[in-house]
Amino acid sequence: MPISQQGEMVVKKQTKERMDLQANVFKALAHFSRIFIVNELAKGKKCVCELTEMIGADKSTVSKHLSVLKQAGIVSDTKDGNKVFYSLEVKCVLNFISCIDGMIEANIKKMEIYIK
Amino acid sequence: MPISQQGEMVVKKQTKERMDLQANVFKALAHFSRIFIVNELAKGKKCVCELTEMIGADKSTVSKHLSVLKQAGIVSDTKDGNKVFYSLEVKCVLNFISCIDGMIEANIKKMEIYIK
DNA sequence: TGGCTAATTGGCATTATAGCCAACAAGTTA
DNA sequence: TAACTTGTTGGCTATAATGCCAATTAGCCA
Repeated sequence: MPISQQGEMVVKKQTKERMDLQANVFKALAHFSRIFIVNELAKGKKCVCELTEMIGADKSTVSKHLSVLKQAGIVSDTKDGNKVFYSLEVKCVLNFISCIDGMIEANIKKMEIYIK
Repeated sequence: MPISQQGEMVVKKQTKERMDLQANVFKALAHFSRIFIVNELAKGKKCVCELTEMIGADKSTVSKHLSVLKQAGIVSDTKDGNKVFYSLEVKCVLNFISCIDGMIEANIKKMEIYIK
């Protein structure tokens, strides 16, 4: 995409395509509701109705969030009766969340010191 | 935790605020250029001009990408002469990228089988 | 069958993001 | 000093994401 008139991009096309796919995974997780869903599914599979009640948004909204996560390959779904259950597929998301949570915690402490 | 009449969220305010901060970190990484930058900074600190040449976008664009990463706490910057050097602060990003890259690889292989 | 629950999809308005250029600030060099 | 390099910020347009409602599909049960 970023090919300017002056200087053409030095990044290989293959590299860019792969990083675009990686960016899509980050994008899929870049929302409160979807991080919440990942945390809930880490405890076990849940249907859309359960997640909808917890999040408190319209069920169409939650369904779309789940669709984003599924598209990215982070969750999978199975039908059971008239319910659809979602499961967490990529567990390493949890490791990363706990890592950045540690960073956030450290930054908050740093802020507190700065205020004092 | 009970649900209120107009479908108010059942998630604790504290939980939501923390997950919003986590989402901001994901959002900061949800772009090709910023993932590229993280990969480059993993090799060592680089100035804006170097990254700009590699990416091939306007320097203002790259500067803004770096600003997003800095705001999220993923990189830091130091001035040296009239150059500004950026460094990677949160190394666990690299672990997560390699994890999702494995997932992408697996999905590509799955696709190939599906086509056959 | 009809009525109910569960979930998805389309449409639409609102908001956020991306990237360019222009302007500016700060450091360097002649 | 002026000219140049480096980087940031503001303004602008184009594109993407969000979340609601409405309509639809699918399964369940009386």
